[in-house]
Amino acid sequence: METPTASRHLPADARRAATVEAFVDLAARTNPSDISTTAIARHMGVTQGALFKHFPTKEAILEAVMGWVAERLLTRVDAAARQAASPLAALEAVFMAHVAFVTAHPGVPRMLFGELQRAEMSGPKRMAQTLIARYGERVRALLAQGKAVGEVRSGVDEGTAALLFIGSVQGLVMQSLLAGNVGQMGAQAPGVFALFRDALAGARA
Amino acid sequence: METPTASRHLPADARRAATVEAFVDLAARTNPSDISTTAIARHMGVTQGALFKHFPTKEAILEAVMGWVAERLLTRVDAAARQAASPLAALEAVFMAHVAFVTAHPGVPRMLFGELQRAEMSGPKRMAQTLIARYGERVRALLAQGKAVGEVRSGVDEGTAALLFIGSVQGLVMQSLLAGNVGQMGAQAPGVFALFRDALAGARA
DNA sequence: TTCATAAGATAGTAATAACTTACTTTCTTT
DNA sequence: AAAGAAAGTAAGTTATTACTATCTTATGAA
Repeated sequence: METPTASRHLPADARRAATVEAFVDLAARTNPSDISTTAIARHMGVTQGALFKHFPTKEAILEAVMGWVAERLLTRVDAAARQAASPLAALEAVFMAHVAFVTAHPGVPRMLFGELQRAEMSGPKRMAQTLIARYGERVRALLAQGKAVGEVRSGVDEGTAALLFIGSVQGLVMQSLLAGNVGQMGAQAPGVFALFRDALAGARA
Repeated sequence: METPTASRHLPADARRAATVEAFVDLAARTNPSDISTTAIARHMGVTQGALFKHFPTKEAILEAVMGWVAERLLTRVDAAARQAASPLAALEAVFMAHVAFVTAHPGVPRMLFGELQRAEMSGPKRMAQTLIARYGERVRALLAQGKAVGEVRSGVDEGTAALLFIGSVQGLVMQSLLAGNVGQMGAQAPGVFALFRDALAGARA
């Protein structure tokens, strides 16, 4: 039987996973670009130098974190979409799943945004780009299905609507940063999505 | 007549202004939290130590930058709103003015977002908060006027719509970061606003 | 023209960053 | 039980950070 309490010595895989979780944890409270390797190590009860037994560089840690985020977020979003009855219902489920993910891990959007605005093309930045690109593809596909079914009027451009979709999550994040209260996102999300849905079905040819 | 070329010695006011502009300039290409005082000084052709003749601390520089942003953005936005014929036209003018401002100074939203996600309550963070709060107030006021005039249906919640309004700008910014092309924001903006407007006038009671 | 002062240069400081080296402890396997 | 590998520690390295102390030069008014 495996002891659930983390022993001092961990196998490399477990240590790498713990490192990623420590970073995501810290990012919920701190500006991700201000998180030092010392802070990561201290948060997981290990010496700073120990990290470099498992990662060649700090950037490699960030890459692992981005991989963790991409896998978990896309998995949840796909699961939410699968269970929905119609394209529009799928969009709503994706929206709520996205918001729930961000509520559980408030550091994630900060990380993504921070990496995107980086000037030089780093490994983590590339991973952030492909994550958002893949996410956008899924949203656009659902919008196209919605048009085919008649839930979304044909005049709507999928790229523009996907931009508004992602932007509305960004708006929720910004609002929660302003209020200093992550929990309110869940309460505001349904209203925001309802307004977004009105844009898809609304007036104008 | 004033020489437009910056001489080696500048009066304190001009040097402070030049410092702010240098920071905004650098922020267009670099993650703002990675901008060092050395980088600022080098970009304006002056020694690093010289900055501290005019600012007591680096945080004071950031505060000055935030002040610069708040004044310029709100001024432009108010001017745009004043010239419009109707509340909805004012909202569109504000949207376009905002996008134009961000296009001219791409580092600004990165700065705002970066300050907001800072954990401790610093001077610059407080200024970012009040800037966005004041901006949101203006948008909500225009939405209320739109409802009074009948341009916006009464079922729309102003807070939710303002969130979507600001979020849509965030979405444009994120999209331009993805593409690495700031200029495309201006091209995409009208379509995004049109979709937002459809939500205000659209279906559903 | 002189001269006080504001502005800048030079060359520091201590603190902290990421990363490394040399050594020690724990685990696994035979 | 012993040995080798894996994981971790402690104490360094160099580079960079924000900030400062001292000295020099340009500017503007008397």
